[in-house]
Amino acid sequence: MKVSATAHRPDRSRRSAGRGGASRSGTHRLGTRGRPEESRAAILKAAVAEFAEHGIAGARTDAIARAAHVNKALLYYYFKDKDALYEAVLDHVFSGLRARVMPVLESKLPPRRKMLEYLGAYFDYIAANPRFPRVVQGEWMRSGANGSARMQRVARKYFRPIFGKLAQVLREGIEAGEFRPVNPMDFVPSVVGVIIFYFSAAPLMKTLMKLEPLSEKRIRERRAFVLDFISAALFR
Amino acid sequence: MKVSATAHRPDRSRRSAGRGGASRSGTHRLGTRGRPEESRAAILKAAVAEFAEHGIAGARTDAIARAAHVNKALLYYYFKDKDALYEAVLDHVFSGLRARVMPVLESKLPPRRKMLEYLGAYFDYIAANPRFPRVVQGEWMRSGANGSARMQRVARKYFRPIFGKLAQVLREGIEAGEFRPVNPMDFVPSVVGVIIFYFSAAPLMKTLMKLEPLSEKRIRERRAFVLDFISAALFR
DNA sequence: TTCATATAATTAACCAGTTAGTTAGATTAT
DNA sequence: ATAATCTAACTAACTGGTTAATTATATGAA
Repeated sequence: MKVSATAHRPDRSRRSAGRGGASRSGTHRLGTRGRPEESRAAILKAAVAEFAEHGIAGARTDAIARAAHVNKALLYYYFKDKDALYEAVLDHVFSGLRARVMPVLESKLPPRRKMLEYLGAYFDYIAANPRFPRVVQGEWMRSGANGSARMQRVARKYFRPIFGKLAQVLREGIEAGEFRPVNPMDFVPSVVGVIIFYFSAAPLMKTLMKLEPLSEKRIRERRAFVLDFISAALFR
Repeated sequence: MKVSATAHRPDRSRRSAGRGGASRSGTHRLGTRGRPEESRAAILKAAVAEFAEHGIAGARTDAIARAAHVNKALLYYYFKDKDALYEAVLDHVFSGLRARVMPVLESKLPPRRKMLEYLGAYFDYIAANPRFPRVVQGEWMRSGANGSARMQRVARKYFRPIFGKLAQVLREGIEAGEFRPVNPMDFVPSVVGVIIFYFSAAPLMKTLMKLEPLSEKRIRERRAFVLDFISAALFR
């Protein structure tokens, strides 16, 4: 065993990184059949759905391949193993969040405005991708061994910078007397909880209430509530 | 095959349910070796830990048996299958919560006091059992097929009554002008999110901050924050 | 008191189905 | 041709669940 050649190629994203004189013409993709980037994207998308629905252990690689209309071996061509695929999903989810949220936090808005913009941006990102919380929820709690390592990487890469900026906004707002004094270590996870939890619990709520919790109208109401709720809790 | 007798006995808890004229004397347990109730309890406890750590699909029945110092077959003697064991865990968790929280909601306290008592009781229950959120989180999102059925039962049995009482408190408080007007469908899940999320995220926070998020001191601070945060958001 | 019997509690060993991951080859654009 | 892209079929390992036997306890008839 362990003789194999098909070693996984980690860096799939580069397109025409002219390595060694081979490619010269302006054509931008070599030796390709079908649409490889699309295959990869389809796999990732299917993985998001599958991981969201069943969690990491419950997710079936066969199901992902089937949903992506792709042979299972292709998963292992693009991703080292199931774990790496899950990490790719995490990166996808959180890089999207960061892209949406960091510009706001780095803007020159006054604290109060900035906080509201942040909350809105965060909410909108999740509302546009209601599956994302479910992909993550199942994993950021496990402290044991490997799970921890995986999430720690994500945490350091995405959470830390966001948390840092957010703590700074809080400091400024408190100093300016606009915010009530709060510990970021308490405030930040509370906000995340308020925003995320509603979407995690939506399937369940649907069975209890008569209202569809993810209808457009409801989501608008929910957005207004969240902003108001946190405003009332934070602003003086 | 299928000749066997050892069919799973669902109702383990009854002790001296004198069935048919056979037993008459007051003796309460027959043909018993070891401490069966203890075995069952050990299994349940181990299951809580295992399900919390790995989720339902990731949990290993072998690991549960090992942790409970019990042969694996004994799991299936006390519980029909892995799924039934998980349901038993859910019942354990939520019946504990209900026991802790319903008396408060059924008391005669004025709305404001009652809400604060409720929040405190809820928080304390979770703080005393920080694993519980993790046991549940992984499951109440999956709407697909079986997962839904399982959680719907729990939802109807435990959530609905609590939600109902809570909605009533809100109505009264709002009517009395003590509370700001909020939709229970928004307020309730927000509160749950704020309380629960901190504990779910604790393992991760531990790796980011230097502070131990579950230290006694920190938990006291957190409790105060949660009550204050929600008070500020709800009370006029 | 004692011994046969029923029954509850427990276990070692096993099995069948599932699943992550592999392999050897096919297909296609250049 | 050749490297990139893709696939059907396979396998090694794992895991939920079963089985048949075993041990301990209580019961009650002799």
